[in-house]
Amino acid sequence: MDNTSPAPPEAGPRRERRPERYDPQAIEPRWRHAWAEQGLYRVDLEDDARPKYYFLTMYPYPSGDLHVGHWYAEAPADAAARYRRMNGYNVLFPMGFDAFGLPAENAAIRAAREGEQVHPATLTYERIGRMVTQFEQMGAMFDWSKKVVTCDPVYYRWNQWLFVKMFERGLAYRKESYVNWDPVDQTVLANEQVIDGRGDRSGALVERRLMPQWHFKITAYADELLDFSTLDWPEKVKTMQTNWIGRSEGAEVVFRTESGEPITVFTTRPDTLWGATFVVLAPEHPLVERVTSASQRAEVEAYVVAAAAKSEIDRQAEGREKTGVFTGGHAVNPVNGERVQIWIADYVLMTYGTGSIMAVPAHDERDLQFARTFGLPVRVVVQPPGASLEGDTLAEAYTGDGVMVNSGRFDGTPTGKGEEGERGIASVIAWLEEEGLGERKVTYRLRDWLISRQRYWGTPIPMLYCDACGIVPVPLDQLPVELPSDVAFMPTGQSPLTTHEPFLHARCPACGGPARRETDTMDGFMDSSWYWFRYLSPELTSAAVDKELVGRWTPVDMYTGGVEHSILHLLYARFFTKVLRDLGLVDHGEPFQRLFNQGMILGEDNEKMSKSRGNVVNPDHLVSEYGADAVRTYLMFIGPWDQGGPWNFQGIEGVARFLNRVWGLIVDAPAGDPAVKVDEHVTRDLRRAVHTAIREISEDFEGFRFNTAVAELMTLQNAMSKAKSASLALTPGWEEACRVLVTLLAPIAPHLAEELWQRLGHATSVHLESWPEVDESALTRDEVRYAVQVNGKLRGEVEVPADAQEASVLSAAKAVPNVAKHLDGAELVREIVVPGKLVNLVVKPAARA
RNA sequence: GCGAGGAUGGCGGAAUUGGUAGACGCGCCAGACUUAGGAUCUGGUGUCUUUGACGUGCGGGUUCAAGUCCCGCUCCUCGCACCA
Repeated sequence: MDNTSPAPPEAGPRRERRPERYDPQAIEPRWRHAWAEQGLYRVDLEDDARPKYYFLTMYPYPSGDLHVGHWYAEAPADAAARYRRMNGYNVLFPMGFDAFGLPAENAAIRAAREGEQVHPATLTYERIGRMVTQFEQMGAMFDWSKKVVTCDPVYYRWNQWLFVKMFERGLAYRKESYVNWDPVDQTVLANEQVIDGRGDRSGALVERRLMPQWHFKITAYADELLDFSTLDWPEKVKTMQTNWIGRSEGAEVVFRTESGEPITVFTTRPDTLWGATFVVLAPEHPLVERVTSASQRAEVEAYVVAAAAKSEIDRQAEGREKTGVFTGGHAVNPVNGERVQIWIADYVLMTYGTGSIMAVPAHDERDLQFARTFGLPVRVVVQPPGASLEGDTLAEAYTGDGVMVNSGRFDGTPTGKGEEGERGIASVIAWLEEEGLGERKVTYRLRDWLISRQRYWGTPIPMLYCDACGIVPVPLDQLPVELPSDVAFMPTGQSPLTTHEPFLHARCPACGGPARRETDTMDGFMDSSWYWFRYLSPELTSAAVDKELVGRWTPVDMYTGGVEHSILHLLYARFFTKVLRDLGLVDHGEPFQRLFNQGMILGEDNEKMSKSRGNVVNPDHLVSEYGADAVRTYLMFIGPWDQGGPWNFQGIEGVARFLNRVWGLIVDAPAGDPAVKVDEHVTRDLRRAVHTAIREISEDFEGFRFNTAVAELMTLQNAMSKAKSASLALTPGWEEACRVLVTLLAPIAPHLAEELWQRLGHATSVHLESWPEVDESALTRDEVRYAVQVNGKLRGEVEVPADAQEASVLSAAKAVPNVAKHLDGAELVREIVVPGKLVNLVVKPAARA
């Protein structure tokens, strides 16, 4: 397990001569080995004598090497988990690997180009092996017996099982969606492979292509996903998810073409219907074909083709210049019978609402820009209080509150954001419903989750296509559909599954006839949407989750990870938990009680670490130079955990020195004469320092403030080093101080703490100890120091008995020479005493003679 | 443009409810021990014109007292950004 040159346990005869040095390279591997042998971190999931605590960190993608970022994510989390454990909880702190994904497949393709055969599975397992070794060096309390690896059929089989269950419930369905198509490599690209509209490998302009693909109906849970009321999550994440879901209330209203075909539009402002002076369809809208007049056809078709070639990202990249084409067709505004033009424009998105809008240029900025660009009419239908806007002269759209005008029976109705305004809008909707012109409608920005990936290295979608029976799921007892391994990776990047004949051909379970297998695989987010349930029973083959254990251990108490997963991963995880609940597998709908986002460690150049920038910091050399404990402690010390920041290794020296001093404090013989009587003040000061440290560090751990926890530990070490003497070392107070120091250090620097604990004469592990408790009586003082201010400026300090009355504090304060000087000849107008803290004497300056 | 967070010594960062700004550490300076020191230990270290004054991005305000509260700005980071 340890490949860090395990030095033999020091049995040196030289010990007497020279104080023994702190040698992490000797200590750390030895203890890791011992812990593994004792099974110290093996969690008994059945143990219900203690309350459970499920501490989860986001599992990594097996990139092959642990870098500082992994340490930064895991080391403080480990310390927090260890703290919980010492506080009496049965803590599960598991680790696994998000093992499917593009990089491994791309590596295989790259190798294929060079005529080599590298299988993603081989590569992935090799990398996992390496990372497990590196993780072990961290000295974290991961229980590796619970490890989950998502590319293992024992795991992804249940992805397939869940997929089929969701298909049965109508939550998985197939429909046409756009993909990024690379015309050179003849392959589909993930969004992150498209850079500035071009394929990252071929450099070809990426096209949008419609393909039938599998989707999960996350929108069915949209409203429930907006409810965060039971969660202790950062506001930021909740806001981001809320915006992502993007709930809008409004109405659908039916316009009609001149031939009577309905054009349904969604609007959040049905009160402005009377101001709708034209209608705009998305270029992909099915009605475009039919409303276009002969004379406009050529222009319309050219626009549609141009729009189709552009991705949504491209459309936006071109700025907000409005483009569009008149179709030649007209529609009738249902509320006033007015004949309006029908345009197409790419600022209207087919994927939102109904793919068509009514344009109200007077009250919508985008519509106004469009109207001005193409000379379309602008009519004001909401007048702000005390103003009268004119459509022709309007400089910007008016979106505020006001009173409806030019709106027939609704003239004079107040409208807008306020309570009264909303009543006005509601009355318009009610009228639309009565007249059969429209209805109330809620629309979401959130779209269904496109789960199909035209890729190899993922979970095969367990579906069959039968000529006779159509789409048929693979029967549950035939799962898993295993990914064939005897495949050749083509330099084009195409998934080998599409040409793997034995995989392709199957029997239809319904009619027994020939059927073709689905060759798409699942999005990697599928794996991470429920993996934490699986840590409880990673090898279970009879079910996706162990219901009994899941009932006992989930939801997760604490989840930590980077903000970059605030939206997709966490939203999908919440969605899946609700689906699992509805399938009767779990009894709760929210997966993670508390969420904490640690910051990101940047490179020394203050940029995000990446291989391409060449600024990735590998901590291995620091570990071999200073030890894992020093690296852990340093990462916790550099600043607030949620802040991250640029990496700078300079300061690790200070932390290493600190650990060295702690070592010396416990190990080195004290100086001085043991017969000298210990001053009572020394003992009391020592106890105060010890118990102050317990109090502060406990609070810091609760709030994940590891930086101040380490600082407090340093303060305690300083106090102890100053006080240390041969005679003090014989007292129970010193014994307590050493015991507490080592226990408080245990979650942060587990190896060193363990070594020192043994040297203090304990036979069992420090990691089985309870967290120390504060003795309030040790915190009291006889004397209190007051700051003394005159007119708010510090002029001196004074020590008074802790129980001194205000009057005696004041007189002592006034007696301080420098204070007296500033009071001299001035008129004292006010005296303020903050108990235990400060005195402020307010004077009027002496009238100068 | 909208939303959120932030700005404190040469550097990373500390500062309950407003109550001694700069904890802890890095770096730096001086000293001790040393053949040596990039080891270790001790002391010092916000700035300046140093009996004092000034200092928490800038300008105002409230208060006996403001890093902290209020008003108005600047800059930085992050998220969203034609979502009807």
